[in-house]
Amino acid sequence: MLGKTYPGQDCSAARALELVGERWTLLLLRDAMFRNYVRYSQFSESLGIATNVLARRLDGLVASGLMEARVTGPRADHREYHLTQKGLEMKPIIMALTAWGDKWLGPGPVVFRHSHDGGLVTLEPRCSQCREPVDVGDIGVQRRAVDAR
Amino acid sequence: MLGKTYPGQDCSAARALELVGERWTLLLLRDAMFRNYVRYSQFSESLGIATNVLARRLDGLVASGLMEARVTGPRADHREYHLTQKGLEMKPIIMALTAWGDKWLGPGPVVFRHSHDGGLVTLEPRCSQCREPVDVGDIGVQRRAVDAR
DNA sequence: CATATGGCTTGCATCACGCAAGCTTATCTG
DNA sequence: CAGATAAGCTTGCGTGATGCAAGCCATATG
Repeated sequence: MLGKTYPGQDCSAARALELVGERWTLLLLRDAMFRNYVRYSQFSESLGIATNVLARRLDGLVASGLMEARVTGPRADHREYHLTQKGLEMKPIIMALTAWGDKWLGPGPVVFRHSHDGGLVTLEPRCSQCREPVDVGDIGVQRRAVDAR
Repeated sequence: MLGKTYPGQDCSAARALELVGERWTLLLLRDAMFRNYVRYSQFSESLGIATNVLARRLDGLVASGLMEARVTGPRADHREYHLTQKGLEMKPIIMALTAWGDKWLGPGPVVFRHSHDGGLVTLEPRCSQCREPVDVGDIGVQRRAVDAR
């Protein structure tokens, strides 16, 4: 969203936050991803967000390609907001927030399930070298290797 | 952080966002987690955040138990801000944001490495039933089973 | 024709943020 | 030991984002 940028930050997380870091935005994505909400009124009721802010957020999500607006009826302003693949892949971010909240603030109302077999889905940091789960204390960063661009 | 709450949201992600959802907060955690920053001046230079806001954010992080303030010298206001375990475990959230940004906005400057063997660390949604990685499209939510509380 | 519904826009008050300035207690320099 | 420098703030002020209430428009409904 323009206006809430992080100038001078060469960082993927910061760039992602420029799109979804504003108040309400991640909760809109949560509702779209896990409750399959698509309409303005659904988001409005769910969040109790001011209507002008809601309109701006939805426009922003469409503008940044996380959602797609589909006109469904005779009125151009009665749209359905559907997640794009780009938006859908924000799921792990919501899941990580949820997992942290469940652990440190108390269990929330929902768990994540695999739609194929109903198994619990968790988000694990895993090493591609040793193929083992990695403790958060053992994760560091390194400059990305320079390759042919 | 008080003031930026999401009243009426019974949701772990929303509760987590009440603590870290304000502007700058997640970038402060990023610097603390991956650059090992501990001092006011380090965060200030890194982010170019307004000083009054920085002071409020650090106080907030201490108040919510994500950081711990240690007095190191003769002056009580020269503190080091160290992540607690509670704060450290926010790592997957930053990692998920980074992974998304790397994929959808272009590769950023860093990759995550396992400190034991230098292997690449990724964050995978994985099913505890079939033990396989799960596609984001196949993850749903279900109300948590009620058990003895 | 009156009312209801969905999806807004507008106006206004309030609050958070950005910026510049200044303050305070060390420590460093000549 | 005077003056400069540095770290870590606080204060004041202007601007922009947000919250709230009201109103509007087109369609659907009775």
